[in-house]
Amino acid sequence: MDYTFNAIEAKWRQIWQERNTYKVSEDSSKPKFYVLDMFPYPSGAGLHVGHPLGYIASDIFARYKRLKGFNVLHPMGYDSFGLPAEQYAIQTGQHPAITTKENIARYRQQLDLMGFSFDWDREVRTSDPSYYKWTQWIFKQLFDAYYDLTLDKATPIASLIRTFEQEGNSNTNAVHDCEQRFDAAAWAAFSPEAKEAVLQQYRMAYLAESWVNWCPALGTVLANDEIVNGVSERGGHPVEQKRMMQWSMRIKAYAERLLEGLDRIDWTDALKEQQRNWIGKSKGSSVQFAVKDADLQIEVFTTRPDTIFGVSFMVLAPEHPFVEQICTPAQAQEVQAYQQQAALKTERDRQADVKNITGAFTGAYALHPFTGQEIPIWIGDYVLASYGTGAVMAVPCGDQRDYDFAKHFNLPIPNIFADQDISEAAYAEKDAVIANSDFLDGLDAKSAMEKAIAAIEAKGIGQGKTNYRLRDAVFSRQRYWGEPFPVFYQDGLPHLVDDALLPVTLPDVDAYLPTQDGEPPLARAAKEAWSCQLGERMEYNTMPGWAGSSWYFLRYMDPHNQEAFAGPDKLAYWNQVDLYIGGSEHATGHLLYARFWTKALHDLGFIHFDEPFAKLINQGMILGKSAIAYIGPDQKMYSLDMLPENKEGFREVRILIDLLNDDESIQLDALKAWQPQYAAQEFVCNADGKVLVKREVDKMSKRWYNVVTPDDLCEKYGADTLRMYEMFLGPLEQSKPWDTKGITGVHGFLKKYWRLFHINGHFEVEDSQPSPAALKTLHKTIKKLTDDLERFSFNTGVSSFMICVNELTEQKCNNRHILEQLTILMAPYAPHICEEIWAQLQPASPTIFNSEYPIFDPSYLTESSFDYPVSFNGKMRFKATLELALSIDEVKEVILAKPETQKWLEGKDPKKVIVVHGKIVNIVL
RNA sequence: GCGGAUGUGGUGAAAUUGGUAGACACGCCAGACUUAGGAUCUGGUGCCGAGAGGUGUGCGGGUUCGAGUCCCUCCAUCCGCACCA
Repeated sequence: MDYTFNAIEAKWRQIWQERNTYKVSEDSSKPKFYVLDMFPYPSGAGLHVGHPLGYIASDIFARYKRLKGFNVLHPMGYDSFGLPAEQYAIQTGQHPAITTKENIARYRQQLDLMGFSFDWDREVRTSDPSYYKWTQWIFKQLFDAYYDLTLDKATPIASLIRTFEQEGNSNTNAVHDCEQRFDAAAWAAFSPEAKEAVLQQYRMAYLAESWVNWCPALGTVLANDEIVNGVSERGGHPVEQKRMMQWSMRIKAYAERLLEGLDRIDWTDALKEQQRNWIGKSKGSSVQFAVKDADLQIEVFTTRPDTIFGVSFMVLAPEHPFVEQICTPAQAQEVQAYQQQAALKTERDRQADVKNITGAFTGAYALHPFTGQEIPIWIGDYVLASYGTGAVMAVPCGDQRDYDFAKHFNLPIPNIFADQDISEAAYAEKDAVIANSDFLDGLDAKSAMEKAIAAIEAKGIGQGKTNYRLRDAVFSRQRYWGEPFPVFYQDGLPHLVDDALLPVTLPDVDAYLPTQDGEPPLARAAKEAWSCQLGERMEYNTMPGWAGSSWYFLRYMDPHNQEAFAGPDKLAYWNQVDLYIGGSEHATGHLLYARFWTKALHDLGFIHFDEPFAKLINQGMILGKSAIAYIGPDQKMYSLDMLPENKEGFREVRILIDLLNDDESIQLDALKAWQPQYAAQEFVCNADGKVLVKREVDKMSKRWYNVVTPDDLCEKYGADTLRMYEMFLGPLEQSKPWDTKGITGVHGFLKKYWRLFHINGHFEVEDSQPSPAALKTLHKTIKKLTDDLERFSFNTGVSSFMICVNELTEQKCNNRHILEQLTILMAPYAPHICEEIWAQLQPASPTIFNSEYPIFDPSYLTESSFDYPVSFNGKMRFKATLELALSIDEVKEVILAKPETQKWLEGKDPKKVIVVHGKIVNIVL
């Protein structure tokens, strides 16, 4: 009987579905284990071979844990709000919900082919009203909360309001942006507008002005991603920095806890480091510089208050609110021109471009707080409005960017470091003794810092302070395809929609574009299109992509609950995600926001854990291999080996990789049929009459024509082969180019495994006592496999199976016990074939996945001797088989007596002989 | 620019704690079988060399009896950088 993988796989997929093999429910008799994948955005291109990589790994692990006796939660869903469906809607008019539904159907079909053990009853879709009802509900909790620093947690805002009513805000200890101080009487006298304006400065979800990339021509805000070379990717229109009223999330309140929590979770150091850097904690001091001849104080934050006597100028961000006020008439034109120029650059461009130093002098001066010296105030785009206070005190001798700016504009560079040469570059190390600094002279950086902060505080112009690079997260989008806010406006004030009216469903609109006057698309909706219509108007913004993905792992625990985002009993049973697998590109987005929401929900008493993902693994990206063809100045397509030395006038075109033969030559007729511009293409073929292409590694993407889908491979080799092959490619965490060449090796392995059970085409196993050799092979494999799985080394796991099957084949092993155990071991990797074999071995058992995982017995592996590698000066020269019972001294003696040893000693006396028992002998000459 | 990662045969890679570099595969070479198959099986395959042997984990240095692994300098490639998901 042949290994008819297509029939076997289709059969078992159906049986699993009929028998609900992967349905899971709470079961207190078993330990639980929660294995989660980052859910995909269902794009129009379908799944490519890169998507399943992490899913295969998590599926293997989930099945392994199940065999180990755990009650495993392993769900899947879709992050189904997002820009691509909206762009498609803009182009075609098709409602994003339809596009999304179609894409999900395609994804599901492809996921099913791979034989994953997902419990599909628990599927969630972020764009489903029954799901985003609870996203809206969570937003409401955050709107109704503030961060209490005394309790060190998010707290209902009602208690803050009570405090305001009783005593005002002088003694409140909360995270806020409120400059205003008021007592109880003043609070009572505030208008509702004034009260709300104050509360907005405390709420976890609040309205405030933020900097955005505004594209006037498109009437919309753009992501940095959508801006190429300073203009919009779509249409090529200019983009400018603009301040707009936006919803934000007060994630900064959690900066310290987000840092501290990293110590309690099992993530890679690299990922933790990325989050730490993103949060960017730094200690230093705020300092106010008075502006000369103006009643203004410029506040800066510095990590180096010890260098305050090195300040020779100040730089404000071009957008700093003071610029207009302080700019002298003589400089106004230059400053305005510079502001306009800076507004056209994105933040990233501004940070990345250090070669072009630009800036403008405002004509104004600040006064040094200690020397009273006049300090010129400049503006420069290396200072960002959205970071810190949007202003820096420039210490050119101690900071390279300040140094470069000073050199470029010929500003003074006073040296405040004893014995440091700053003629070529700034000295940024903190180990120099401070000089030329009045009361800081002679101090090291640390003492100088303390003394400077004390002096700053004594003067009342600032204070020692911890600063975070982390910014509050902008939470509104001027888009259509996202969650509507549960918010309406009355008298210009935002109000929450009552729980009973949730969800506020997405209204239909006539077009998915902003309105003429730049209002978001939802402003187009007719009143009756809204599921509820309150106040003067509903909120027209929608939530960002990260809203729905910040809590979906909770919904899987109780996906059909109508009364709560998840029931307390379910939340208590499933608890944290034990293993989370997904791409590292989410390191500072999703993974930070999800931690933030989890902590907030924890603080408000809805869940009892405050870190969502106990362990996290980043799978690498599978890259595509693009096919590049060359078209010459004569418009002919040249074979790679027919290109002239001088390729001037040649251009590269990417062609669909499906049009290639195995030898990397183009199927010319297929190319002509592929795209009209190639219909009459002429070619310069090589001696074999072929047109060869160059292969180049790129991100796998539709636009590079290098996408490989799992579908064809499943058809050709089967899902089990594809699953094992993707694991065999290399370490899970590593990025690697996709290459189908090696897949035959894995496919051949499965056939070889199949043959272990089939003699002359018939299924046959024998029931005698297994041989010691077979037991040794089996138990070696059990040990290796278990170790590999526990450290998520799936690639070496596959090779261990290969070694095992090779050995058993060589031993002609056909023993039931051995093969049964091997089949259970392999079932997580290749579920279909193993289930099929299992059905033959144990016809009464409904599924192999209720079996018990084999237990390793070391007694089968005990060895009495060891092949000692004998090396001289660290180079291995020969091997000697010795009894392991020999002591180190005995080994030394036997080895030194060997004739081979004498040969390599060349008559010399060894200086030293090192014996590591059971490992190595090294003789030093 | 800032932050993170990665560099080992022709290719994907292995080497888990500092202890035999290249397991397991792909490819290639030679052969067997044959109803000629994208089937199966056997042997070989880092590089140089006829061989003895030499050499070899991005470059250069260091620590060590011993370094792919630890430390330092440099180079190259990839990912993220706040409204893509």
